Amino acid sequence: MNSLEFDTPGSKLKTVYVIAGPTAVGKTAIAIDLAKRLQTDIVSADSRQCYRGMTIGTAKPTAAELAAVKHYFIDEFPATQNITAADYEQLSLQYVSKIFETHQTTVVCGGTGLYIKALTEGLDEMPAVNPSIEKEVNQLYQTKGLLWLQETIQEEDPYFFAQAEQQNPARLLRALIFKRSTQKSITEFRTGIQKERPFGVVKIALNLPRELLYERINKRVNMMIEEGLVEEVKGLQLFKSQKNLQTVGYAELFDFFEGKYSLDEAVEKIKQHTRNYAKRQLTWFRKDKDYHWLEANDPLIVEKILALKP
RNA sequence: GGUGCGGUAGCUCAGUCGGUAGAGCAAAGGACUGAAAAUCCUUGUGUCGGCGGUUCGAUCCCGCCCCACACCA
Repeated sequence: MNSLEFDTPGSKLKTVYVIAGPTAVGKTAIAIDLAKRLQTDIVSADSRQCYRGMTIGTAKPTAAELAAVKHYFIDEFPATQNITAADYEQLSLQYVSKIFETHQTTVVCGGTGLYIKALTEGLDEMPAVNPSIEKEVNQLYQTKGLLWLQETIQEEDPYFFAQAEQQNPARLLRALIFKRSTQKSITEFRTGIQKERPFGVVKIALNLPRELLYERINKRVNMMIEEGLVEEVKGLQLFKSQKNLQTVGYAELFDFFEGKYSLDEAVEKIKQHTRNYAKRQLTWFRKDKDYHWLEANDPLIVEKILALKP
């Protein structure tokens, strides 16, 4: 890892303002207002907006917004490239480091809680897995199913299995791929130790009354359809099996193209799945007691954010 | 107007040979360390259409009424 020396030891003059919250709550506009006030740049913390071509469905900042404030981690990678939370830790530290060369503050805006955690607290360092083993194990799971996965991981990494979410294929797959790649249990690397960062952090979580938030989600999905989401997704059909395209707004339209349901049904599913996603985001941010909760429609919100200290 | 079939959870419906009811979906809550817009876990919310009758006891049986659908006129 690169060493980051933004300040003299012991002092943390530099500050990262994190603007988080559920999807469609209004993070983008508030982050831009804040960045303008602070005359600084924005680092996105959104696991999907970094991909080119996924634009309407991920509610990226508009061209005008991107022109008004410099954004990092937007449109930076092709949709075929998988960026992980660990990649994000490295990347975001680089962005922040660069911004701090010329600014005292920076704004991080996004709804991907794990990515924000990666930036502000760090993830445990782990050896990389072997891509061919990864591919092989994923294929075995596809053909042999969950029971095979459970039995295999129980045999090859019983310590992990004992404490694992045994019905959760994503976690079991990761552990098995890790074990076969490194000959070690992933549990050995999970220390959960928070890393020191050479900057202060102010975490803000935006929220709205549930009913209002859901109304905004429904309206925004309608708008995405009007703006041409169907065409955008059609253009990505070749990549539909990729992890990056397992995304609300994309998966449902792929199903529509396959005739699984009508466009109207697909749109309803997108709305519903977006609401479900927003709820999961709220659960994540609620658990982290560092967040200051603010109403997204508070007209004095920027002043209130600036009054907060790391 | 007549006949038939229905009216049970937010929705679709099951069920109780009479002892106040349960599935799926939705919803709510939670978890989360290289897929995180992913993935997984937990939870049943109800004048069983209304009013009467029979009964120790009715969502279930009987009568009337209301509503929906289908067919006949």
